[in-house]
Amino acid sequence: MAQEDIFKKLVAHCKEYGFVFQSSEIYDGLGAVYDYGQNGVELKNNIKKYWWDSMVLLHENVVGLDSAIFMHPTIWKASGHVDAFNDPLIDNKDSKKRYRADVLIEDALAKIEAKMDKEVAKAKKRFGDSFDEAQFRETNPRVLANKEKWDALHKRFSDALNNNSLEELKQIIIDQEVACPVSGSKNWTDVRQFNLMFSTEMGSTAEGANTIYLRPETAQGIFVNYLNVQKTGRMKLPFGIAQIGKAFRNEIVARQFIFRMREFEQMEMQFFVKPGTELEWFEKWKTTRIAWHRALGFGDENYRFHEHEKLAHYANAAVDVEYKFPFGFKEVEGIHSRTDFDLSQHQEFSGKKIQYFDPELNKSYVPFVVETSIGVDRMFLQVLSAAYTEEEVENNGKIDKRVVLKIPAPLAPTKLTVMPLVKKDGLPEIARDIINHLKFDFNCQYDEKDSIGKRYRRQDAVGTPFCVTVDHQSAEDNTVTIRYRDTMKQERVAISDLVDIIGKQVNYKGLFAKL
RNA sequence: GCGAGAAUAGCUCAGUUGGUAGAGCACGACCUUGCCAAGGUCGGGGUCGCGGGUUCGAGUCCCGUUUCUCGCUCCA
Repeated sequence: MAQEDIFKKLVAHCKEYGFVFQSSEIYDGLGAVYDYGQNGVELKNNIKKYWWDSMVLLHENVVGLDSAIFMHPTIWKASGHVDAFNDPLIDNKDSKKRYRADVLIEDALAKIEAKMDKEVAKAKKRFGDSFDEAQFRETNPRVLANKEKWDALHKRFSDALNNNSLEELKQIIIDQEVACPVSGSKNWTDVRQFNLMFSTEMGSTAEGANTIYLRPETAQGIFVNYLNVQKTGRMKLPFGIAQIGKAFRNEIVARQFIFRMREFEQMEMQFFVKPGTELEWFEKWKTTRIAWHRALGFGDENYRFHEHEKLAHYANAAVDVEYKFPFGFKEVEGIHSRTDFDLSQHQEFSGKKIQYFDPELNKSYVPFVVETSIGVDRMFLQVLSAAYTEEEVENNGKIDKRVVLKIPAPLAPTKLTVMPLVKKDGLPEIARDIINHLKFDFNCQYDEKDSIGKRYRRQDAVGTPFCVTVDHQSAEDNTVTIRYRDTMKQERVAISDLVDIIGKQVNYKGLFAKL
């Protein structure tokens, strides 16, 4: 079966079995916003716990934080998001290609520069060693003509940007006769601004209201609390701050189900280190994080690192952890060496000294930061993509099909479903009794409807790793059969042993042992 | 945002040249069976995505719109 078909089925499965619903569905939905259903929320919480514990419990120098979604607006100026998230875009009507209007104009400027350079190069060749480039540039009429053009265009461009005039940007593109590299046509749409940050107003009166942004990443909440945590926690470098929280981006195109949403959740850890040691830590966290993914047992070959060639303005090394989704290898997690960019920016914009006094060196400096940032929703989709299995099952010579979510037991929404073989002869009461004893340890369900085989299949479809069946023998000797999801094998065990048998499998320790 | 396609019950879908909305599965009750789904009886559930238009009459034709899918684009 084609991988795309698998993905379609997975999306349908998510809805049918209460994992993911479209937001506001009865009102025709809200684009690229999704809700997690009764099974989805359990899986999501378990994924978050796996991450949180692996960071905060397993590392004594990593502590948690829960910062607010609303933050001082200047934070987003300092972080660069106000500028970076306000791109003027323009479409070519013939090729349907979209470009950043400012980039097109910068290209036009670069072309003029190239013309000047060409003149210079020609002259240099002609005059050899005696050539005075600076003088040539100041006197050559052809260079000067281009220089004039360049200056005029550059001024126009800067003015347009400063005045935030989208009409002027378009006019420049028309006047410069910029052609689409693909179609060669000059048939352009209007320039439109896409602000990728959501905003709202804080303050009750219109005059006193401030524009507040919904955070587009959780990282800044950590950076602005660096001093608080470092001082009150008496933290010594190197140390990390971990946070799980919602972030919001007004994506132009949000696609592929929960892979790219407008409201999403991040699990981020910012690790503060001594300058110069950041690349060492970058490598260490790469190793730690890939091990965390691989511990789930979905196959090492389905993960890979993707090194960034073009680095963001704040980074000096960056890598993605990619997983082989049904629609190809896609980013699940990013690991970035963010240098001292963020803390330095906040130091500058806030006017507060954000530094660490290093007792060994007997001096203060702005720490460097290595970030690990993973999307909860992407991780959720990754787990389901890996777990979704269609199997052919042979039973008494008959070939049957089953859909099973092979979710690792610690992450499974329901750990155990207890079912009476028949709903009479006191079997339901025994089943209820078992649940009452186990429900404080595991997420349990009860099911007595339909044939036993049908009930097993229903549990397979939501990834329940264990089914316990109460039969007539149970009433006599306090044993039950336990049925395993992946192998479909059954064993007869004492009711009193259930807590140990299941407990061993669903405990996160099993995963942590592989880290 | 552009282009193409789609939207009918919880799910998968049928619905003739326009004439009062169907099936299977699922769901609920009862009966039967009892260790790997699809036995019986009865029952609940749809203003056919939404809004206009054409028509005596629209699930069906036309326009708009929303959402989804695919491609382009974007992804600090």
